Amino acid sequence: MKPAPKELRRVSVFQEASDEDLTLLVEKGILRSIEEGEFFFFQGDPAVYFYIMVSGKAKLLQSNPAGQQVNLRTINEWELFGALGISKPNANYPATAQALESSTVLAIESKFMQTLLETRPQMAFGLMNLMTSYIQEMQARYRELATERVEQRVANALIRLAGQSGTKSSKEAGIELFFSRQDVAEMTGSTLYTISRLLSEWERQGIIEAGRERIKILKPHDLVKIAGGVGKQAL
Amino acid sequence: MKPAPKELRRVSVFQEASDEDLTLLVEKGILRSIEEGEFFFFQGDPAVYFYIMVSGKAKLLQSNPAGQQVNLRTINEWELFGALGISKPNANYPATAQALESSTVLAIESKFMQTLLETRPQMAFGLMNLMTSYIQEMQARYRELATERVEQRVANALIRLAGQSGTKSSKEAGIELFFSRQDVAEMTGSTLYTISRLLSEWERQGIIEAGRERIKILKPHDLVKIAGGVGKQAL
DNA sequence: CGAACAATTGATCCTCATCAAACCTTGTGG
DNA sequence: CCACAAGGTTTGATGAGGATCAATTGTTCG
Repeated sequence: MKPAPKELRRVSVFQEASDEDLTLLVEKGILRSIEEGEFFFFQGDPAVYFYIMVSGKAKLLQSNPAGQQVNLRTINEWELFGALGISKPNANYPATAQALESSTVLAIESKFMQTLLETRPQMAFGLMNLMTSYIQEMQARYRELATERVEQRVANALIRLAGQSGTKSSKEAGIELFFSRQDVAEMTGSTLYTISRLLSEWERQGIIEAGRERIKILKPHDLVKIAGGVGKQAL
Repeated sequence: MKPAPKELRRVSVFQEASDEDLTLLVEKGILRSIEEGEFFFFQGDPAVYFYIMVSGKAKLLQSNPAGQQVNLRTINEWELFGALGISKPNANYPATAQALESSTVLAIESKFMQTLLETRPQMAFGLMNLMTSYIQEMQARYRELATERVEQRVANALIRLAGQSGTKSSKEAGIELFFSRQDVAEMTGSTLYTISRLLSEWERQGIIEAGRERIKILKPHDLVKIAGGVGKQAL
């Protein structure tokens, strides 16, 4: 079922769009449903469409020739992805998008969006804002990877995830994340073994509660301290 | 001396701008000259201006609380930098910009650029293109850092630099780069010691010629092979 | 010529990746 | 409803890739 046009306002880029534009976008869009584990597009495919996540979750990943992959970003509901083709007519997706759970997306032709943008500066600014924040996040993660230890990077990743997609179990303070050790490893440039050891240690310290494909943050503040470099030294 | 308006066409974003717009930009812009080693702006400063490099070179870097820094990007002549504030009114620079040699820039208020962009979709697309390519480069470097060995990352960095700022000594094939071991270390997330050892080894193999703050690539093809992972294994 | 700074090189150590094997958890089919 | 299969997780042992430290040697420039 296609989303109601007004629903698109939940997408940051379309926050201030007119009702007519939103209707146009929904009409032009194609609804696609994808099962868990399936792919929206692969790295290198021509970027004909961009996507709006209507329901579900996905991850953007990039792999090197040897097949090792890194997780660039998680896409939550009402987030936009695959949008790099909007400004460049014949671009290719620089990453692969895979569904983390069964998902529904609205696929819209990049070309169509481009014509819209020509007369909607507000939307263009929204898109630039999105790109800007993405650049900033990538820069920060790049620096982390270059200068910080695994411990700190994982702490940072969890904090970031908690902010983006965390489900607050309102009762007992504690933010629950649904990722496997392997997922976290791909997000932090590490291995599932190291992540496993680290999470076990943190569980022993009562900072988190770990389960199968599940991490519950009990003491966010302690994570912040670890992220800041208060690891081994301060003990 | 302010550049002639038409000169600005050398900046990718302004390639297709009208003469009037270029004149306006130059008039609005402030010329700033900065000595080698000095700073254009620091990470965290309010992003009031964006800059066009008129002559000289600079680097964008980010440092962590401990003071370790990573090199995000080198800015060559007629490149634009500090532009993240254009779409967001009250943004702060996410990185520090330092002159690599005595440089002259044209500083233009982000706010002014924003009003211009509202009625210049072509310019907006140009800016998005720039952001897009930057995102792609950061993603690629991030993956490299996460999955590749120092050897491969350094090879990649040199290839990239050769493409961006290489001076071809037309006579004898050989692309000359002017960076210290420390610079390369900051670009690849390594240390000057490791880079020194690596470059010495490559010089022994005749792939490069190394000097003080100078690297001359003699056999680019061999670098490409190393970048592709043909290092220890294939010998 | 000497000071300042870049580069080299050796020795050492530490963080993590890797490999192997066992252990849980979850879902499925008999 | 139990048993088994599949996939996630844990844990130990080992080793490699680089970081770090220290001392020396080049190089450049005032």
